[in-house]
Amino acid sequence: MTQTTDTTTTNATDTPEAPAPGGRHRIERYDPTAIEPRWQARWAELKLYEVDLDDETRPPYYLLTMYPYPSGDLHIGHWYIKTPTDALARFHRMHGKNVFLPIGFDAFGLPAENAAIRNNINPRDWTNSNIENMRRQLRSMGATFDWSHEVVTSDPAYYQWNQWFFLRFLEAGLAYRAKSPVDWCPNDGTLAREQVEGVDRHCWRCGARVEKRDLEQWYIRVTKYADELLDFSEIEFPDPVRIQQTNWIGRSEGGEIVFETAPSDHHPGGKELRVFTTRPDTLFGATFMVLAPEHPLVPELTAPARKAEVDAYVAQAANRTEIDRLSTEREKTGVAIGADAINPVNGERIPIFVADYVLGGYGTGAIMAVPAHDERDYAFAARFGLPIRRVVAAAGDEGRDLADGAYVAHSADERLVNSGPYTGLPADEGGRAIVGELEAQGKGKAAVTYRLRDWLVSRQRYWGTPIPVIHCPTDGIVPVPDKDLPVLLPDTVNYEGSGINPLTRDEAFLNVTCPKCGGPAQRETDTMDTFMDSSWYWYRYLSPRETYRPIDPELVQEWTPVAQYTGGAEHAVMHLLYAREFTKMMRDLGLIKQNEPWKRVFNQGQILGADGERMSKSRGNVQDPDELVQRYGADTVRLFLMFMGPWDLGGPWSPDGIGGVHRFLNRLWTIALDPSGKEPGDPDAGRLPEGEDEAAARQHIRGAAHRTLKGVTADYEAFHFNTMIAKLMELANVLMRYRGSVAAGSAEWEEAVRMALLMLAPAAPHITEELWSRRLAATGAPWSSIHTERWPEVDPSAIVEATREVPIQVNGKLRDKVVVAAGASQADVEAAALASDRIRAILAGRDPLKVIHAGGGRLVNLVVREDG
RNA sequence: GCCGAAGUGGCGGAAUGGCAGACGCGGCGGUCUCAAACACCGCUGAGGGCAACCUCGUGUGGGUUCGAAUCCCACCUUCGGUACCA
Repeated sequence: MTQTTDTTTTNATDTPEAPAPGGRHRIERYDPTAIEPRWQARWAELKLYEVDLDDETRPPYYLLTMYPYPSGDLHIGHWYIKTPTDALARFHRMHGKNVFLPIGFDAFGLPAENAAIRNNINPRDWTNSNIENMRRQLRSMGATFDWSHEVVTSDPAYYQWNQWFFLRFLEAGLAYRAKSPVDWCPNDGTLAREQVEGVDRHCWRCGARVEKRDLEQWYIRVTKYADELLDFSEIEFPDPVRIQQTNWIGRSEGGEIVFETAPSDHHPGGKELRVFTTRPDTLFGATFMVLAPEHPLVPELTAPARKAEVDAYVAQAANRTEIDRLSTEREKTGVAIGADAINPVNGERIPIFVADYVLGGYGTGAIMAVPAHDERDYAFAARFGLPIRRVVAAAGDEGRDLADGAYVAHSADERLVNSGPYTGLPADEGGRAIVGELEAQGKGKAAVTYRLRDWLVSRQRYWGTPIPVIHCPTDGIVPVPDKDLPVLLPDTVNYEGSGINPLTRDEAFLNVTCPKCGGPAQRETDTMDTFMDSSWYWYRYLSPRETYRPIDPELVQEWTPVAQYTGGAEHAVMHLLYAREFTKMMRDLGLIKQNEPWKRVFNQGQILGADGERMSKSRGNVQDPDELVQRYGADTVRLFLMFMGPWDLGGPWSPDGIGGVHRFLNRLWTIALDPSGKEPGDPDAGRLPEGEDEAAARQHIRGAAHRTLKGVTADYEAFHFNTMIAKLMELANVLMRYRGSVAAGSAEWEEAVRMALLMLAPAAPHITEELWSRRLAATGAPWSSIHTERWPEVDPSAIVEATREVPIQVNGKLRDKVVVAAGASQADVEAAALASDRIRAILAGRDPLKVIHAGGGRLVNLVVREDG
């Protein structure tokens, strides 16, 4: 591999110099600014981190970090995200794996456009200059990204394949067009949720009142994969991600039941109203029905006398957010439409309402309301004085009234009451019987509903992948032929000071000839959701420059599913779900064989500004890594970010404590280059700890090194970087204790220093490379990079100890500790405990009722009374 | 609101059923120095006690257990997501 005998870049120092005044050795100081750029240049020159994807001598290991959005708010958070992933890449390389750690940029999206509108610049220029700066900063970390496989999504070489995939989905019936409401500003067009401000819902830019507007938009049929997406057997997710995705998909089993409208003055009746319910067993308790304001039958069924009020309510509901509508805290609202429905099981007439707590997009957009057994229905019934009829009760609970709320509990002994012929049946069985009977009459069936909705991929924006279809007055929607791809995003863009998609005004882009009939036609002006870009980029990393196909199936087969994906917890649902679904669609198109994109996912936390808010330039809470790197060096910054706390936690940024990490590296420097030096500040300097001879000291050092190795290895594997560094600090403290003593410089000492450097190499690559090089040079050995070394192995015999300390509790409270031989039996430990003066005093002559030996001899608890 | 997560010294955190506070910051004291800085050594949860030690203590209130920061129930606060931020 990358071995050379060249030693010109390092100096063989470490020759003892004359003691400085005060008896201190004068060794060259640790100066990261001198070391780091030199090694970075050297690694780049050796192409140490460019992967050979076809290397079959080592097992492949694909390590993927979520590609960054080039926001322009370049901050310490990016380092926080990337540093541990880089350390893992180095760790796995030291275990003999062929590691692929690519990087790229998620370059399309709203912020570029916001900046463009505000500052009247081109989103492409804004994005590209941010990418330039970010590349430089990411390189200054000393990270081992393989830049030769970089992907930038706003490059036509990438986004043309978004278009290609879209056309395949269209052919396969996986993409379709339907109406969908958007937040609409008369001046700025479609608004994202973050662009709608205040309780009065006004536009972020012009302040105009935001309304809802229905637009024809493109969808991907995610719901087709709902059940498969609920199967996590081939993907290792953190539990919270799996749970959130499961809840997001929200599979509900129940029944679809057909009500009919009752005849009335304004309406002949007999119109079918389908409802979905998870509780068909409560059908006899339905005392009214609720339609979503969007329900298509609302206008038709509304009585003329009620029309004005219903229309007003529907208009008002359209401008409410879903979060607001579903809030269980807000008082329920709704209006009667002046028509009734007929309950199919008992022929009862029940009134129909519209209310915004029922959503048009879920189930059938209509519900049967059972106030006795649903809290939302109960709240509505209570507000409007509607009857509440109990139809399910636990044994012995039938008589209890429901004055204080709905009865929704589920217990095994529930039975139906007030339910005609079904009365007395267990609730579950009754529900199935009711659905079965209705199904026989053609008035219902068992049904499954999902909360998950199809993926709306249309964006009324400029800075994204153009959707490759053409609207022809003759032929309707015509896909752009493959040979005409990519549909290029025009480079000239004129926002005219408004957020309305400039593509809609770009005549050159807009006007085309129909590929089918040759007549005049117009391009689609919607662009794609950037989640489309981010749903397959790791496949493209493997062959980023291929011009004739999106992916290289052989490399994809060899390298994916990705071994480890790391990224922010904020992506737990949407990105991680859409990307899984995209892989399944690619599979069904025959492009790949994988069922899941990644084997394992880890979510790291997010670094916030010192104020606890997300870091952004506009908030002025951004910490720039450059100034810290200048002051302390990249290794200190890397280490500090890993040491701050658990990686999955994140939290507000504070540089407090970075000095401690820097001091640790200084101590490591001292230990590695000046083992025999003595600190005048230490009264015990150069002396062994009391009661230890040289042999014991050397054994102590060796034991510490191997115990550290065992813990550090486990910590890397478990992503516990903070405790990994703490353990290395402890080892450095042990070595510092022996510095200047007879044990310093012994074989055990040298082994411990060597191991410490290897263990720290993934996290602090520059200083370890420098010290490694100097030690090689000092022994006259040829240079080779520490980063091509193998990870050391634990010698179990080094860790064995002759005695162990056992804490002794009385009634669960720590009272004493006894030292016993390592192999002592439970009886021996118990005898030692009972022999302790302190324990005897506390027991005061009482015999323990019970003696608990916990954790394989780790602790003893003497119980002298049961109430402890 | 709903879904998910977190809450431990002055601060970041460690310990995920068994010694609460590893490691680090800050603080206090010391060594070195003409002096300062650096570096190094020691102490540092709260209360009580001359001391040995004792009591209390992991957001709040309950519970399970020989034993709870850790498990269960209820609540409070903060953070992430909530389908056009990425």
